[in-house]
Amino acid sequence: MEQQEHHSTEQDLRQFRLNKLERIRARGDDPYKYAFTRTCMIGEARAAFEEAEAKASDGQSAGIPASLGGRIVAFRGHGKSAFADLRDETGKIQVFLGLNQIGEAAYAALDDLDIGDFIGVHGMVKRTKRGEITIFAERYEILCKSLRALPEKWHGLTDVETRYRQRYLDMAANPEVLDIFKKRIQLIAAMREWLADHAFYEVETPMLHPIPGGATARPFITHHNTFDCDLYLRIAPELYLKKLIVGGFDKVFEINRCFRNEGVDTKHNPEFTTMEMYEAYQDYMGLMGETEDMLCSVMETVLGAATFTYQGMEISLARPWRRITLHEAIRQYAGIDLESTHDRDEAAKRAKSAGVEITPAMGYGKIVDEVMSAKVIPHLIQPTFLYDYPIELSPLAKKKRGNPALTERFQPFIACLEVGNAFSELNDPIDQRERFMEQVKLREAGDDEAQYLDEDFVTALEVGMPPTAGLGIGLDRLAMLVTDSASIREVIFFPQLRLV
RNA sequence: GGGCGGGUAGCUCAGGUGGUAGAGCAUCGGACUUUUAAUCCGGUGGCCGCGGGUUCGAGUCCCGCCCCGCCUACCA
Repeated sequence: MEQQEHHSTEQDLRQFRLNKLERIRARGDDPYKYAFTRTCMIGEARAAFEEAEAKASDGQSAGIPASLGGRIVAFRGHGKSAFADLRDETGKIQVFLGLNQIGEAAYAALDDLDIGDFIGVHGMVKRTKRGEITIFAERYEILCKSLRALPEKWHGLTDVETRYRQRYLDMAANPEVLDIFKKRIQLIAAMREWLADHAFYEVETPMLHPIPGGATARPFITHHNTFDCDLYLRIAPELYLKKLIVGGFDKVFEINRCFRNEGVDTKHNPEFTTMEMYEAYQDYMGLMGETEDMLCSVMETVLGAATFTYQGMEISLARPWRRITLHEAIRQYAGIDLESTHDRDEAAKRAKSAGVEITPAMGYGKIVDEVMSAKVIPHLIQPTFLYDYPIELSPLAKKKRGNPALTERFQPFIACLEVGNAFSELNDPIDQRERFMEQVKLREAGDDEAQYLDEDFVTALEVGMPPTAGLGIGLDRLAMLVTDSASIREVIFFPQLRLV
């Protein structure tokens, strides 16, 4: 028995386009060209025409010649003439295709074009009677035949699953998505520029770590065949960057991916991008000022303003940003004091009195962290530096001078989003070893996010690291802020989704 | 992991109390030389997420599973 043929518009549509493809080839044309010389981009052609128009004394312009390439995103046929909308990375322009202008053969060949195809057009850029800037084609050529339908012209593509799984469709159907990613690119470029201006060297350190260090997080595990050993995708570049300071670099930074084998939600993707910078002879207070300077600089570059709206919140980057110690913020927003006690049970009692859920497994540091998350962070709408964190939360930070219960650490918050983490780097190898041993105890007690002892890092500190301040910035979150994106998936080209 | 919502044509979405599966856009055929969500006429197109069950009959009701989103818990 023959299998019943499964009909669908998708298959029919593809077959129609394959037929057109064959017709193009049959008349000796190549539906997949090798190159096309454009005189300019579409956005530039529009701008150039408007400039020429403004200069023309009578308000009329003869038009300017151009060769433009792009994807056909709309087509309106009128019998013996037709209009197409052509789009490239910089914008969209209308194309007028008249039978008398391009000739009978070329006009007939329009039948083999579809929305989604790429074409190149030679002609004059002018305005139509209706005022639309249009390139009046003298000739055109097909550059790439599309075999699949683009999503609908009016509603675009809204199904978020398809948008993320097939981002190319999302971008092709929803040009504003390109703008979001352009902003992300601009943001990172601006940050590189700020760092270069401040004499930081950009470096690259390993992604494959024998010991996952520099943060508290569960790692991805992989295997090296030749060495027959397990390796971990890095959870942070921190320890390697500090080894570079030990070696003799004074100012370094790295912008690249980190990987954490943890939950996925609107603020977390398993792989994410950070900027980490280290500056010798600097401490956390000095770095706080630099952080403010850098974040204002790069965000204002992208935003073109010192204020912006994030998810309905009006945010002002006006300096100076608010600075408040973590313990003071807890007193202010939770109405309890966790600084005057270090007893775990007393701290738990006070946290519960403030309405924070506490489990028996939580130690003092974790309790402070919980209260901060539940009671403090939701109030940090305007840019704020929280600083002076309990030593239990910060195994790589120097003790605060004059108060060994605290560390010299700060975190910038904007619109209730934690965008970074910084401290005076712990450079006392004896202290660092003790802190690692504390982490090892936590790990042995069942905390699988506790940090590992990294002997080579301690050895490096014994060789000697000058006083150093370090900062990490979550670039995806910064991109969310400047693009007003509610989900981290909107600012990552290909966010992680379950395999299907 | 838990709670809520969702999955119907290529896309965007409708489908009261179970009774032959719908629209717009796209697509195909026809008309049209200044349209721009072009217009007009005609047509094609469906494993209704997957698998069970109840029923004479299930897109609809019940159970299980898969995927997505939001909220929630933990890491940035």
